[in-house]
Amino acid sequence: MSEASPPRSRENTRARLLTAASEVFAESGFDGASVEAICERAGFTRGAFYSNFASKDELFFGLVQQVSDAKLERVTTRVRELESEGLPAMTPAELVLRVLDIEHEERLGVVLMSEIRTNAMRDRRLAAAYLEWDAAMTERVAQIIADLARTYSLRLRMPVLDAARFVLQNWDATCVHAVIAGLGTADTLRLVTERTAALAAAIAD
Amino acid sequence: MSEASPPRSRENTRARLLTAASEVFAESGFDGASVEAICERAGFTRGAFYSNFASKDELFFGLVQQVSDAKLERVTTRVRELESEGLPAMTPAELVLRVLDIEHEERLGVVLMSEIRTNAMRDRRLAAAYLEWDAAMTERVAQIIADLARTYSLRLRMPVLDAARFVLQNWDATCVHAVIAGLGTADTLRLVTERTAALAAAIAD
DNA sequence: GTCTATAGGAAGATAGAC
DNA sequence: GTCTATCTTCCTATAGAC
Repeated sequence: MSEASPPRSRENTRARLLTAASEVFAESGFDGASVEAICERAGFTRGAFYSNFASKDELFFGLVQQVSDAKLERVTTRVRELESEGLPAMTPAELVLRVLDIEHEERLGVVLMSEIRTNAMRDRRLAAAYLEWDAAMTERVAQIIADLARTYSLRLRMPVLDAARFVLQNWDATCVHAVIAGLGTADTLRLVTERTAALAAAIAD
Repeated sequence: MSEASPPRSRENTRARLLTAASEVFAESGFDGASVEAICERAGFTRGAFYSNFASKDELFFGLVQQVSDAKLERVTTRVRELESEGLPAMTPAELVLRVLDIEHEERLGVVLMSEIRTNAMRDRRLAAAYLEWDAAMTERVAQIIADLARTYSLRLRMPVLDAARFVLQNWDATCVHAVIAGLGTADTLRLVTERTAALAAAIAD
C-alpha cells in the first residue's frame, strides 16, 4: 500500500454500493428495490451510482458474480484445507456443514440466492452465470464426498455427482424453509444438520 | 344452472383476471408485473380490476391460494386413486411422477411457485400460506411412500416424512434447474425420473 | 360491472455544476 | 467522483360516467 487508503476510491464506492445493494435486493427483491434506496443505504446519491454502474441490471449482474464467486471460493478453500489436513473425525453431516458453512449473515445470503435463482428463470445472462456457478459448487461437494467415501471406505448408493446434488438441494431447501418459517440461526443449524445426517445415511453405508 | 351461463359474471371476471395474473406474474415477477399488463391480457381495464380485487397484493394472495389449493387437491386425488386401485406395478420414480405430475403448463407452474416462495420470505401472510401448503404436500407424498413401502415390503432408511421431503425437494429443484437451463418437457421429465430413481434407491431397499 | 379519465407519486436515467 | 436538478415514463389507485 503506497498510498494511505483513499476513503473515496472508485473501488471503495463500487464495493459500498454492492454491499448496500445486496441488502436492499434481499429485502425488497430486484424490481422492488429502487436505485435511490440502494444509494441512500450506501451513503451516495444517484449521480454517483450511474458513474459506477451503467444500469440497475448491470449492478445486479455484478452482484451475482461477486456473491457466487465468493461462495465458490470459500467452498473451494475449505475442500483444499480438509484434503491437506487429512479428513478429521467428523460425521458426514458435520463435514458438509463445515464445507458449506452457514455464515454470519445467513438470512441475507439465502434470500439473495433465492432472488437470483428466480430472476435467472427470466434472464438468459443470469441463467448462464447461475448454471456455471451451480455446476462448480456441485463439483466441489462431489469432491469432498468422494474423499470422504475413500477415507472411510464407504460405499455410495449412487453416482457421486448425484449425491452432491442431493446434499446441496437439501441444504438450499432447508435454509429457504427456515427463512420462511422465521427460524433463528440455532434452529436452522439443527435442521440442516439433522436432515443432512439422514440423507448421508441413505446415500452411503 | 337455472340461468344460461352469463359470460360476464363476477366469478368469470375474477377467474380470467387470475389466469392472466398467473401468466404475467410468472413472466415478470410480482413487482415487475403491472396491474395494467394483467388487465390487458385478461381483456379488461383497470376499473374492472379494482372492482374485483382490493389491490395488487390481494390479487397475488388470491392467486397463491388458488394454485396451492389446486396442486394439493390434484395430489390428494391421485393418492386416493392409487390406494383404492391397489398400487400398480410401477417403479417408485414412475409412481412419484404420476402423483406429482409435470403438467401441461410445466414452465409456468414452476416459475410461479418460485415467485411465491421468494415473496414468502418477505411477507408473513404469504409465509403462513406457503408453510401450510408445503406441510400438506409433504404429508401426501409421505402417505404414498408409506403405502409403497408396505406393499412391496421395502425398508426405509429414514423416517417417512424425511423421505417425502427429499423427494419433493428433488422434484422442485430439478424443475427449477430445467427451467433455468431452458430444457424442454421431454428432457425435464427424463431428468426428474432419473434423479427420483436414484433417490428412491438410496431411501429404500 | 366495466369503462374513461385522471390524480398523485415514484421510478430509471441523464446533464451539467462543483 | 459526486452532487443537484430535471426529463420522461410508468405505476397504483380512485372518481364518476355509462
